[in-house]
Amino acid sequence: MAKGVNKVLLLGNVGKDPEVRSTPGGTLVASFSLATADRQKDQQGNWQDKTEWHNLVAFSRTAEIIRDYVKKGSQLYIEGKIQTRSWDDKESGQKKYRTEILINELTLLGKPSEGGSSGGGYSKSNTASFDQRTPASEAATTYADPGITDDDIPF
Amino acid sequence: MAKGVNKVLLLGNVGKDPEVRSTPGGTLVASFSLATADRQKDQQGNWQDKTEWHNLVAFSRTAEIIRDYVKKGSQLYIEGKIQTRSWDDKESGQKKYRTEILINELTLLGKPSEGGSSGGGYSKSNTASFDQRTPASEAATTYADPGITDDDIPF
Amino acid sequence: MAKGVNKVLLLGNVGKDPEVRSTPGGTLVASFSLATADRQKDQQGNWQDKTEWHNLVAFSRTAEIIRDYVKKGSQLYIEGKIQTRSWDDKESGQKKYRTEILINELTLLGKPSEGGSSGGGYSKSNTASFDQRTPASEAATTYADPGITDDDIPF
Amino acid sequence: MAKGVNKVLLLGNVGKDPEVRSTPGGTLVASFSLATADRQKDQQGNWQDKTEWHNLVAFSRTAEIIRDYVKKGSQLYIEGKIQTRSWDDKESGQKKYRTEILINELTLLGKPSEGGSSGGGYSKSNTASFDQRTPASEAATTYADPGITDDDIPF
DNA sequence: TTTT
DNA sequence: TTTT
Repeated sequence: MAKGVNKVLLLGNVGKDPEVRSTPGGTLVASFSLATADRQKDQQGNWQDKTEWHNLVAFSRTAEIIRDYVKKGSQLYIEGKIQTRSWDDKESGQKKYRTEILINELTLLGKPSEGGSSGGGYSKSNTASFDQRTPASEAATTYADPGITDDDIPF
Repeated sequence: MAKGVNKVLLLGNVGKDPEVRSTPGGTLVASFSLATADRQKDQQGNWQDKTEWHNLVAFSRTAEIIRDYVKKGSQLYIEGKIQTRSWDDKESGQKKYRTEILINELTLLGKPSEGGSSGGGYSKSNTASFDQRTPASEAATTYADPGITDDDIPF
Repeated sequence: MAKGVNKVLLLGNVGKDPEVRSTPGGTLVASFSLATADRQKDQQGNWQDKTEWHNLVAFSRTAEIIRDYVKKGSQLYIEGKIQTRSWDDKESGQKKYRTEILINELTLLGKPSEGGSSGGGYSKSNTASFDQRTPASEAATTYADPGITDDDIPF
Repeated sequence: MAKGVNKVLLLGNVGKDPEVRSTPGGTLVASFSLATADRQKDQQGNWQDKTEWHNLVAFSRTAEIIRDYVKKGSQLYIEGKIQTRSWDDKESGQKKYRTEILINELTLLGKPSEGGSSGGGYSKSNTASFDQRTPASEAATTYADPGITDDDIPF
């Protein structure tokens, strides 16, 4: 019986091809950023698109599915939980935080079509409005995030 | 019509009395931390309690309800969305990030009983007193978070 | 402040073109059935696809969006609440029940491509595995559901 | 990987003590009704409380928890999925439907205090006694629901 | 920093 | 049928 609830539901597009690696202990880990688009009114009352970037991470079987089926531009629905890791930045001595969504369930909704491919698939224009300026995963580098270790794997 | 989904559901306990203030533009803002408890197996296979802390923020009418009814220890169910704000840290010159849950809906579930009170149950007077001891958003100060300005208010 | 939670999240495909009409009071109403696909193990331990049909209903602005953009085969994500209406069946004198999902939010994910269309869009095969045996909205007829009146509109 | 999404989140109060039984195949089944309270505006624009009743069902380990801890009046948060079972009514020959929420996760939030108890609060003994007065699934009988058989168990 |  |  759960003691609390910590649930996240996201539907959006993948910013870059996922990074997939193994922990020293042999657990597969996939991580990527996901953009969720939102419309909201600005201070002048006009509708504005706003993109929120999320850091996602998955382990084991889910990481395999991501490795095999998810790529830049993929449209995904995911359920997961919020986790914030913290560490001491060696350079500045400051405490750093990184909030991630640990994926529990994943539904693949669409992928952008191959380069010049004609036939079926999803038209490229689906993903055209998808800007790529500063993907959230960039932040990891900036941060000197020590990365995920086996201690971070919650099972 | 929404273009994506960015939804968070949390059920847990409030860590400290909420901080409530107004933006220069006059919008009421409430912020506090919420702990969600989870049971998970550790590497030895034993069940461990794990607490995840979340930074929550609410505006206007929801902020009023929080000011009037929510305090340290309150058990809440909330729905909201994830937002990550970023700014340049003046001291280190580094880019800093703070992930928050913007509350859309709130259900008040219970409050802990008064200090030494015997009978137990939920004392109504708990919600009348509104003390401001150590605001949950203290952490923000620690990393020189410039705080919420009118530009951060998404409506 | 909400007193309880009654929330439904569905992602699936529309069974038939939506029915759109107005109440005597002039409120636009859209209704349609949505199939959600699930994989689960049967008693022999084999993975089986199972389709669950849901009765969906929307009013006013959301009904307009449905009228204009949703059709048979559309892939949708919706959020809503569960409502069960009941009435006395005139023929049998029995009490009848009909459970519906009242849509609050809707995200359009994809539509099947036009008849023989070649170019972009979504390949027809996406929707081929989508069986149509007994769409849930059929049930309304069987039931002698008296239909939605202005009294059923919750606002 | 899920192919669709069918998720329900409810927070409310249990209407009657749960009915707990075993299928012929030996699987434990618990069923009960849950009331979710909602405030909404009526046609005169006044806020009205409205209660929605849901039929809930759980199997195996979750059914055990319900048997041991849930009773009339308990406040619960649950996650589950919508399922509609149908059968032919022997008397009228009509097709009957019953929509239920299959519980995946359950969080126990509170129980009402003992009858004439003074102190208030949640008495531990509340959960020890397990009376079976008027099972919530009585309604099923009324409409000749054949009940759950091993074929209805989705695993 | 909460709660059981 | 619950609860506040």
